[in-house]
Parts: sequence; C-alpha cells; structure tokens
Amino acid sequence: MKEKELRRSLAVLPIGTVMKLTNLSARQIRYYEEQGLIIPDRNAGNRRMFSLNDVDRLLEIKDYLTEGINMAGIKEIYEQQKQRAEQKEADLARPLTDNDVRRILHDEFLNLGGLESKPGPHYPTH
Amino acid sequence: MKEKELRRSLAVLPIGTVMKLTNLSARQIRYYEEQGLIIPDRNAGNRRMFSLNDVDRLLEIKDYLTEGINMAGIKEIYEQQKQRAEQKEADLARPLTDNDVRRILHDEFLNLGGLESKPGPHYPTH
DNA sequence: AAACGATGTGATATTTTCTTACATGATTTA
DNA sequence: TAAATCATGTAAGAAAATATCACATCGTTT
Repeated sequence: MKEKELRRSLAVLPIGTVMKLTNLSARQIRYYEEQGLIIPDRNAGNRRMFSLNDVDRLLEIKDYLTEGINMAGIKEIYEQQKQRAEQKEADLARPLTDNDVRRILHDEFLNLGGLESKPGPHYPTH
Repeated sequence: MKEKELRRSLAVLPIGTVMKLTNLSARQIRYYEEQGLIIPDRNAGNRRMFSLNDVDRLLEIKDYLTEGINMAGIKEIYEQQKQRAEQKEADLARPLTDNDVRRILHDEFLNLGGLESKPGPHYPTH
C-alpha cells in the first residue's frame, strides 16, 4: 500500500487543474492554504503544485463549509486528526524488544516482594 | 474498475509535470505527439494536458527507444495493439439475446433431419 | 553525398500563476 | 447598531510556463 500512498501524495497538479477538479476559485484555494488547511508544494518557479491528497482535502473542506462549519472549526478538526495520527504513530513507533520484555519482567519480580521505591517502568531507555 | 479507468485517463497534468515524471524533454514529448504516439488534451488556453495513461505510454516509449526500436516500430506496435483491442471490443459487443438463442435452437432442429441446404447460422441479423 | 530521423536551441507570443491591495456582503462582536 | 471579522471577488503588474516555428546538429540510411 506504500506505492499508492506515494502516488497520492505526489505534487503534480497545477492550481488550474485543481480549480477544475474541485470547482473552487484560485482565491479560495489560496485562502485555505493561508489558513494552513493545505500546504501545497512549490515548484522551482514558485508555482503551487498539488497532490491528489490535497484535492481530496479541498473537497472535504468544501463539504465542511456547506455544512456550515467555518475556518476555525475546520482547522480544529484537522488539528485533532493530526493529534490522533501522531498518537497512533507514537504507539506504533517502537514495539518492545526482547530486552524490554526481560527488563519489564525483572521489574515485576522486584515488585513482587512489596512496593518499595516504585520508580515505574522505564523500557524506552534511549 | 470503471472508476479507476476514468481517473487514469483524466487529463490533469501540464507538460512540466510530465517532463519531471518521465525525464523527457518538452521537445521529445511534443515530437511523440506529432508522431501520433500520444494525443494529449488541450485546455482552454491551448496548453497540453496529460493523463496518467499518457505518462505510462511515454515511459513505455522511452523503453522501446532504449531497446533500439524506432518511431516507425513503436507506431506499428501501438497500431497492432489498437487492432486487437478493437477486435476484442467487436467480439464482446453483442452478447446473444434470448431471441438469438431461440433462433439458433430452431435452426438446429431443422438440421436434425439431415443437412439439406445449410444456410449456416445467422444470428447477427442486421 | 544526400536524405532522413530524433532531438537541441532560440525567438517571440500567449497563457497561467504569483503577490499585493482594495472591495464587498454576511456574520459576530462590542 | 456601529465596528470588526470572515470568506471571497477583483484588478494590476510581474514572473514563469508553455505554445509554435524555424534552424541547427549528429548519427543512420539510402
């Protein structure tokens, strides 16, 4: 699935194409960028270049707007999406190594006798 | 699968993008068009607009060229591909209708008694 | 040697896109 | 309700991308 992701995030579309695909004006698209809702690439000549993901997001933004949600609301939505994505990433980032498992088990054995100092688990030791 | 086909044949890429995607010069791309190997769309301002299918074909053309095949050869290859595609299309064009089936069965019954005049099957009636 | 094939390059025109600034009508806010 | 803010339109002028056409080049065919 990595291949497809790459394709969808390739910045290959000029703003004129995106206008047609989304039925948004250049003004609108640039404004949404200004608001941080999309961040199109720039080519060597400073022209905005959009990916299919950008187009999808623009269509989403259109939907939110017609639903009556304003910029601030949409920003918040994407902000939260990003938070969740980052959390997920962090969760998956470093699966426990064998060493981690041994250390955890060792800690548990220590704690079996009684809760003396309780330094807590520390498996992400740099 | 119709959805994907449509996407791949949507003319959304300007020549600059296609140059980067294929590592071909504008001159080369225009020349291949001149030779009829690709037929990019034009936007309202007469700019060439390419589809993903066009990009695929250009990459194919590159390969053929590095294999030593010249324009004439590549043209012939695509000509034959088109022929085959058209034949296939024609084959699938008109699946037999119920009426055809009845007529065929009727013919077979006629032929049971013996092969008198043998006009052959005739289901593609006009 | 002449012709041809595939591509490079330059000139000039047109189109697209950029940024910046001001205008506008609809909401919010004070 | 007057003033501010929001989302978008519009205009100006500059820069970039692309168009066509013509001529150059270099290797391969004839």
